[in-house]
Parts: sequence; structure tokens; C-alpha cells
Amino acid sequence: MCDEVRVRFAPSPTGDLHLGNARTALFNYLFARHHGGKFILRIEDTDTERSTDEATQGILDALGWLGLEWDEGPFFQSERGDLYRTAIERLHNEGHVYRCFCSPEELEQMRNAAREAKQATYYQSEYQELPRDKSDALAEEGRKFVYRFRVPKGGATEWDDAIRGKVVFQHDTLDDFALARSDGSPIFLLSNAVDDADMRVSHVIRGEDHLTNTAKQIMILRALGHPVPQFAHLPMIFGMDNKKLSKRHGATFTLQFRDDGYLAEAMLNQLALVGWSLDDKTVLFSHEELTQHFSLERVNKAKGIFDYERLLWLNGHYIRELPLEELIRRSEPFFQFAGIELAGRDPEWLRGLFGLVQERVRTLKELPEKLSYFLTDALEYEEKSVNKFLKKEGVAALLRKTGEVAGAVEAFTIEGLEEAFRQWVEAEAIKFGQIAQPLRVALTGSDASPGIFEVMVYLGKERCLRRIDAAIERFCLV
RNA sequence: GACCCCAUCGUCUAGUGGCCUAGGACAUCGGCCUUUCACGCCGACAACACGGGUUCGACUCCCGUUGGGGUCGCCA
Repeated sequence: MCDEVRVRFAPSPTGDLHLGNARTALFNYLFARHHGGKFILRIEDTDTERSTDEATQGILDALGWLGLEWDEGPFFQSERGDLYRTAIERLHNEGHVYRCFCSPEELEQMRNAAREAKQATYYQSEYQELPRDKSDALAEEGRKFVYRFRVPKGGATEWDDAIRGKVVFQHDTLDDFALARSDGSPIFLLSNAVDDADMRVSHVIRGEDHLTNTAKQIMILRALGHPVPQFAHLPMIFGMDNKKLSKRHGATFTLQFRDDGYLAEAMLNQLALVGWSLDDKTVLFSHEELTQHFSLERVNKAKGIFDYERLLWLNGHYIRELPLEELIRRSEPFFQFAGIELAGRDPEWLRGLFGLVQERVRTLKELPEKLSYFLTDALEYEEKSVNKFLKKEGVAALLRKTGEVAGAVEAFTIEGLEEAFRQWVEAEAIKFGQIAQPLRVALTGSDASPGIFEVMVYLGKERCLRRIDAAIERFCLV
């Protein structure tokens, strides 16, 4: 037995990667990296009814986006049937498992009766003590059956959870559970435990919803004579209303965040902070810092809520940190979606443009709208801004003069424009704000934009003058 | 209903018996900066669920209550 850290992420491919699962994957990954161990990816597709290839691909894509590279796998349980069949046979031969010939209806009845009688367990049948030869005979008759694990009478199963401490389940509160379906295919409880043993998993880090499964899986592992891994149960993630995370709260699928303009850096940082923290003040963590500092000891026990507001703030932070080239590269798909082509533009000019709005956006998705008036001449005027700054007495004259001043500037640079406008403002004793806002609306269509001189420079003299004239003609009172 | 888990500002959290008149961050609200919007900076608001113990001393330990959550499938 070696001390190598081996962890696995074992999603079932029945849908997109949920935030909670993404966090589980992240913690497993970080734990492996921190300890120089192995991160294994295992696809639990034993439920052929619900598993799909698209879901598997989606999970792989999501992990790829987050940069959670696995060292082994992906392994598919659907291809490992022999392993589970062998395990079942052994358990059956050794008496840990028996055939249960109950019909779904009978089981349902037992459950209802137990609930009514306020019993902890419901399963009780003649098959529990049916001699093997009788059981074999029934099977040969073709009677449908499932294999059930015989939970020992009396006693308890306990383990020392890395996050929760000692957890104990009394055996008389547990029902004999099914390990294989009537078609012979293995059920999660079995395949999961068998694979963990086969893959020599040292630490099982998973969601708290698996707590009761753990007692059962430890029993399986012991019956099979396998070592029991260290278990660590992560707290759940909820939405702001303390309910299970659902569409109502916003995006809940990992890839949705990518498509909404979030950076993997921000997502990783945010996910790490739900249930884990380093100290009393650090909130910003790079991928490297996360692997450097992560430890199970600092994982929280209490449920967490996914704070979309903080994710937004983190995303803005990481966008501001991005080199301009990188920012342009990553936002390209969003421009394409908006019907704006970036290819072929002057790189220098483009960098300047992005520099103008880098600290004004919180998602990549906002970039096209914030930059559209530079990249297209089909200007969209905000009605509110137009009414407030253009449809006013005297604005026409002011804008006309603005056009003259701007048009007379030889060096169309920030400094040149600043100087020209300063002189005008001083000569006429007016406030610059009176000029700036109407001009801003005329040039950008909005009353919020980067510095007005920057806007003018990146627009160029020609377009500035044209837009000023267009605004006067279209909106200003005569 | 049975079993299991959990409980510090609105949210994420620090806190492992005295360092706590409970710290940080997001959000919110003020202010500064300023040609608008952001960014940045400064400040304010705001929490130990409740009740018993243990102790010279409890946010920290124990018990109970309440509240929340999870599981109880031939799903994972």
C-alpha cells in the first residue's frame, strides 16, 4: 500500500455540468495537484436510460474550459461490466448478497406501510433468508430478481470524515439495498465502490448528498475485502433563497457562464471560495495559488450560497488584469455573435479601443455593446440621453461651435483637443460639462462613455464632425 | 415520518476558551476623484438562532430546542 494521493471525479452523463459538480471536480483536482497525486475522470454511465454522449461531451468541455486536466481516464463504467459482475458473484457466493424476487409493487407497499408505522426501515421479505438452492431454483424458473446487499443485523458502520469528523450509521436504520438490476446491470452503489477500489482511490471527495451512501459503500468495500478510502463530504451549494440551485437563480450550468462572458479565472476563484477559504482576508486566487494553498482542513461544513454578485465583481477584476491582446482574443466570439468583425482592423487602434472600456465592463459579453459605436456607423441613440442633452434650447448652436472648434484642431490628439477646448471654455466662460454631455450623446448615442477626448481621437476627426452634424439635424431644436 | 448533516453581518467567510467593544470581501449607503460612466480611494451600515450547562472566562466545549438541508429507487 502506498501513500499516493489518488482522487476521482465521477459524474453521471445525464445533463450539463452543474455548479455543484464543478466545485466537486475543482476540489478533487486541487487536492490532487496540491499533493502531487493523480486526478482521475470516471464517467458513471451505468444508467443507460439517462446517459447520453452529448452530456459526456459537455462535461469534458466544461472541465476543459475550467482547465481541470485529468491524469487518468476518462473511464466509462459501461465498458467495465465484467468487473461488477465478478464482484456481485463473489458477494453472492459469500452470502453478503442475496436474490430478491419482490415486485416493484410489493416494495412500494412495504415502503408505505413502514412510513405509516413510523419505522426507520421498510424492507423485510422471505428472500432475505431463502436458502441458496431455493433461490437458484426460482432464478432458473425465470423469475425476475435484483441482488440485494445483506446489511448486518445490529452494530454500526462509521468513518472519520475529513470534513465532518466521525459519522455513524446504525445498521438497523438501513435497508438491504439493491446492487444490480434485474437485467443484471450494476447499480451505482456497487460500481462506484468497486471502481474506487480498482482504481486505488485514496480519497473520495464528493457532495454531502452522498453521506448515507458512504455507510453502504463501506460495507460493500469491507465485504469485498478492499481498503476503505478516506471520505470527505463537501457542503451543498444553494441559491440566494436557500433553495437548491435552479434556473430561477440564474445560470446553474458551468458552460452557461462561459457563454455569458465569464472568465474561467473568475469562475475558478468563485467556485473555490464556496466552502473553502485560506484566511481572514485573501479573496483573490490564481489557479496556481489555489493548488498551492488548498487543503481539506480548511473546507467549511456549512452549506454555501452561490453569490452571483461576487462572481460578477471577480470577473470584472480579472478582465481588468487581462493583457489587451488577450482580452481581444477572448472576446472575439462575442463580437462575432453581435455581427461585428474584428479581423482586419488595425491592431494598434483595436488595442486602444479595448483599453478604453476594459475597466468599464464586468463580462466579455458587454464589450460589443460598449464598443459598437466605434466599429459601426449605425449609431443607436438612447432616447433618454437624447431628450436630456440634445433636445434642448441652445444645444444646436453649442454643438455647431463644438464642431468648429474640433474641426480646427490640427493635431487630433487628446492633448491637442484638450488645449483647444480649454481655450474655448476660458474665452466664453462656460463650464466644460455643458459641452461634453451633448457632444458625448452626439458621438456615442449615450450619456455614458469613456473620456470624451479619447472617444474623439479613436473615432477620428471625420467621423466626429459627421456625427455632430447628424445629431444637430436629427435632434436639435432650431 | 425515520436516519444523517449543518447553524457568525443580506451573501461568501475569519475565528479552534481570554488577542473579539467579532476581522476581511461582495452587495448596499455616503464621500473623494471627475467632462459622463466606470475604475480607484476613504467612510458607514450590518452577524455570533435560542435556552441551559462546563469554566475565573465562552462565538469557540457539552446537552436540549428551533430552524435549514440531505437521504430513504431495479437514479447517480
